[in-house]
Amino acid sequence: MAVYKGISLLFLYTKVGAHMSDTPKRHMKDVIYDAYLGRIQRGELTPDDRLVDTAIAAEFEVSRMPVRDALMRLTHEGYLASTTRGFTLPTLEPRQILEIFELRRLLEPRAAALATHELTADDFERMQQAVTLSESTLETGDIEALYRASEDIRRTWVMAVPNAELRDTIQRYMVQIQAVRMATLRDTQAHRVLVAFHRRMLETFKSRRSADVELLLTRFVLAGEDSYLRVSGNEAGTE
Amino acid sequence: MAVYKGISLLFLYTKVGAHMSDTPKRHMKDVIYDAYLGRIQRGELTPDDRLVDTAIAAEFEVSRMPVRDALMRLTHEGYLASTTRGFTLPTLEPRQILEIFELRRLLEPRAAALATHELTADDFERMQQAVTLSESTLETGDIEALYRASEDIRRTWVMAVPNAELRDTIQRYMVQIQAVRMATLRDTQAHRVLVAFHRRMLETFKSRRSADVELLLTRFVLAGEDSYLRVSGNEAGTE
DNA sequence: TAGTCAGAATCAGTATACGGCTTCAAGCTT
DNA sequence: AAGCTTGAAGCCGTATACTGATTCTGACTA
Repeated sequence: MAVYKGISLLFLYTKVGAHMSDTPKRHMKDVIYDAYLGRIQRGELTPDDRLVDTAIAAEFEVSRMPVRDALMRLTHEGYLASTTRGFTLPTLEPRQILEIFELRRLLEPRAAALATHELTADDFERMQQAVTLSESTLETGDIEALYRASEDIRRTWVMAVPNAELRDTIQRYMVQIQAVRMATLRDTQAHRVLVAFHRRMLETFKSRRSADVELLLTRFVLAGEDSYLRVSGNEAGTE
Repeated sequence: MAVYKGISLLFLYTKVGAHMSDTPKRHMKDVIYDAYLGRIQRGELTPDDRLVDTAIAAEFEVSRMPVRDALMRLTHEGYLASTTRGFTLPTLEPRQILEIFELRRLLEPRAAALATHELTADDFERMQQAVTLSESTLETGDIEALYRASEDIRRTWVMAVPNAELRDTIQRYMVQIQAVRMATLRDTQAHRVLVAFHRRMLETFKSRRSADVELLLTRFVLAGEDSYLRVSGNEAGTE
């Protein structure tokens, strides 16, 4: 296991060092950062996973230092939390989640409106597939697929936001998005509401009417907040 | 040289470990981070200052590692830019500055409205002094004082924003604020407009009418954007 | 005189080692 | 048996050393 990882790693080094002139050097700390950011954003980590630098260093066959750089960066960006016993996923307080809902309410309608005129036919194609997948989950109950579809739709329009600063700010609270999805997607009512929004978002983006997009996104964020409040309220009641 | 460095380090360790119970451990990397974040936010660095880890390590009498941690963190947060020859202040592109103006337009009116009901008598006192100072600069022409007054007023209300996530997001683009101030404050017209806004902001905050605050902050951000566009346009013309 | 190229200097990335704090577990006390 | 104490282990923060890449300097060439 360690062997082929080492081989692929060296291959990566050689490749970027020798061929790819647009990325003249990829430091290990950035490789590791990207790898774990991806794992986090794809939801491949659970809150009781403990990330320890020495273990990851062994996995990548490097020393602790680049791993520490990557983990500390993820920590400072809010993707991880540092404990005395390794790094773990942060547990967002409900208060933080609600605070971020306010941020989303302020930013996402405008951002989506700006993205409206940037979406390409490819983007619509991808969103169409995601919407189809999303709607199919109403019958299959495949929450995993719903999760992926939701993420796909979101990523598509967020990537199209032309204001880079705005886009980066929105991408910074991906952890909140995931926490909300985790909390709500298994709720039947939230599930139905989300799928309906997916369909309407595709249609509205396609219409190229940014004012409609802005309003719809406002409704979307508010609906997400409502779902979260309702579900977390229920959870608190049953616990 | 290495000897007394070791001694002072041990002394420091002992001190913080034994006495200060409210700050059970302050890691050097955090101390250095705070120190340089403060220097940056107080505008004590110029764009041609080069921050080199070994030099800062000597200043604090520690090794490169905690300095590297701090500088890399500041870099990832946008306060510094990493070059092949040390770290420097980032040079914001005009495009970035305008993009951040859009973010500010979306966030600051609402944030200030939320802060309206949180401001204390102390806060008003501090703002009053800053406004007085600001107005005095119309005669003295003391741009340095205007800078401080502007920063004081801003810090006061931003600190009062009750939504921590929103507050942190706003504080992240302090570098843009500074770049705009640098670019505009020596312009007489921008100077007058800013001072007038300072006075009106204090009055409006004191009125506790958050709707008025929200509108005023919208106007404030827009006025800042106008000033920036006008001044940078002039500069481009004279260059 | 201007351009090129080699060596030196500089600085960040990474490796390895050590120390201290926190946590955990086993043994001791009552 | 439960609580306290003590020792060990785990893991992070920091120190020091080395490496490689970039930039600078100065001499050499045309």
